[in-house]
Amino acid sequence: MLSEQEQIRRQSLNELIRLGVNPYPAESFPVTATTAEILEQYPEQNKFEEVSLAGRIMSRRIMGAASFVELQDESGRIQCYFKRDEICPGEDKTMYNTVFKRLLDIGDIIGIKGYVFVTKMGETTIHVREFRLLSKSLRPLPVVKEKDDKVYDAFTDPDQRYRQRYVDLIVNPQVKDTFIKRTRMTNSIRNFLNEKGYLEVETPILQPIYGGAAARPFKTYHNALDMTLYLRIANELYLKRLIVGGYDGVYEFSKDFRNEGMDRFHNPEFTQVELYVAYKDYQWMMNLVEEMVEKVALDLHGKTKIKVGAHEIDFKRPWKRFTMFEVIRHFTGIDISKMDEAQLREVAQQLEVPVDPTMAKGKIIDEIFGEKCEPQLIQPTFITDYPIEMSPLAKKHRTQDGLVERFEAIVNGKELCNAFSELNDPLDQRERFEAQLELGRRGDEESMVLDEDFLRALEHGMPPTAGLGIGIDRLAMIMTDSNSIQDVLFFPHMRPEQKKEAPKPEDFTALGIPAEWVEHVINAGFASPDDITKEKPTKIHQMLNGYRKKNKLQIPALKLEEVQSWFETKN
RNA sequence: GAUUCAGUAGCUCAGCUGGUAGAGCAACGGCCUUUUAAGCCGUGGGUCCUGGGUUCGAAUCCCAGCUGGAUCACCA
Repeated sequence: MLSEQEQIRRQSLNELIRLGVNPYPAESFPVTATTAEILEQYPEQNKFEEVSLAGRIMSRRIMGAASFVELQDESGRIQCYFKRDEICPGEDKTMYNTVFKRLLDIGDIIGIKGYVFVTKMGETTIHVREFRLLSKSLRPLPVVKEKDDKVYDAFTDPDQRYRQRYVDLIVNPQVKDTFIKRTRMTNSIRNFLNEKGYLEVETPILQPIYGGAAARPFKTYHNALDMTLYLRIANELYLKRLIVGGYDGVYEFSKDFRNEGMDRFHNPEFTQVELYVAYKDYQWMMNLVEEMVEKVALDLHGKTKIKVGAHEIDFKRPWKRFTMFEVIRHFTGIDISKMDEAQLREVAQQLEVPVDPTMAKGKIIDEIFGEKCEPQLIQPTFITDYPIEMSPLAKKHRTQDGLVERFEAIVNGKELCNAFSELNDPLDQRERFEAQLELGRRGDEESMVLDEDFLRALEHGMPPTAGLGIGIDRLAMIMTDSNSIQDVLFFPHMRPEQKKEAPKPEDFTALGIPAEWVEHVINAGFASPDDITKEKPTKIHQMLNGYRKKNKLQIPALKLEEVQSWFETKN
């Protein structure tokens, strides 16, 4: 059932057609200026004496024979002035009185031609000489009003904003801005990496063995090959194969998929940039990260200090650097650098950090860090030299036993990137995989699987390489001061809407529809008996037999009399 | 997955200890030729998320479910 306003708009649509106005014309409409250009450049340059632009009607103030309309295009909004005798110079005032005043609505997309002037109240406005309907809108838009920077009746319901992002983008200009910033951010990173001479590549999303990170995957199935495939949780092992192949710098903006919980920092699919550079180490990579993120801040904001929530974060180089042991000592006063697993368990207990028996030494350290240190690191900080157990793809530390050459950058209490001097010793790598398999046997569902082909690649020899993964969504949240990952993803994952209740087969059999047909009637798109009886019997007869033929159903075709009997059962 | 809060007109929200559902904007009909959260007069619009229960009577109380938010757990 359509709402009253939707019904009225459909009536208006029919009325327009009756008046010879095509509500969805095919021809292109010439656009010679954007609202932003006009607002910026008028009246300094005397050049908007003949403009043609298009956009969506966002508000209307009708005053009899004259009206003001706010028109919104991609760049912003501008006020337009419609005057009856100008729109309709002759006797026939239909175009203004009927088409414009009665049949157009907020949300309709129109094209206008006219000239720019300034009203008595000082607002730059387009004096419209003619207009053309370009697309009729059949649904009412939320009407958001604004005065003195105060917003009234803002469209805020998160459920609707995320499910109907198009509406969100239409009525909430800041949202559009956020996503423009996100794209500028990825452009900035891409330019930076391209200027360094690294090659942007694409690697498989469907992987027979998921690897490169510790996470649970999404599983899917390939029919032709009759095999299980996984959506990638990372692309690390593929990019390293390319380093083996002889590219010295490769990167990929990678949509990765992890089958885990969702919250304001996690979406099942998310974006990372991974970068691998041959003949470099993690110290070198730290410098690159600083340089790159500082540049991103400058490109987006023109400065390195950025407001994020209640904090001001400064990305100016150099960032603070701590080793994992240093930072734990700094925040807890405890030096864990010489401790074994049992001692670490004791420390965890003492610090009230929850640990469980499946956790090995590295995981316990990670828990202590995550609980006691990470949330306190607001300004960009590098944490280096992680325990070997939790970094099966990183190279052993050049001087410290039991550690690897790895760093993470922490910003605003969250991990922003993860990087290491990559492990290129194939024998060591095999042992690390085997240690992971052992963790898996202990019950760790996120332990890594052994990838023989990756080991084969390493056995051919991979140059010493520095590798990096940066969470693009996280960086976008920081750079746009967004509180939730949903605010930097156009279409965050949501549970499906279920407006209609599932069709009940009994309802159809009650109508007299043969049992063997009911399933197909439902599949053909009829959700309730009413969906059938509101049509003509002849049409239903044709549709269902057409469906039978198309799907080669092994059941007898319907006779028209049979279909007609359903309608009589109804009455 | 757990806890908790919310779901009422197209949108934003009121609706107290149970007693026939309200406002602003939007819509519809008038008036209004430089208004701007335009204004003035009038009108219509509801599965009160869904399903049960208690009750003479439920938007309101109870139970279950659905969807979303926040927090927690897993994780980036």
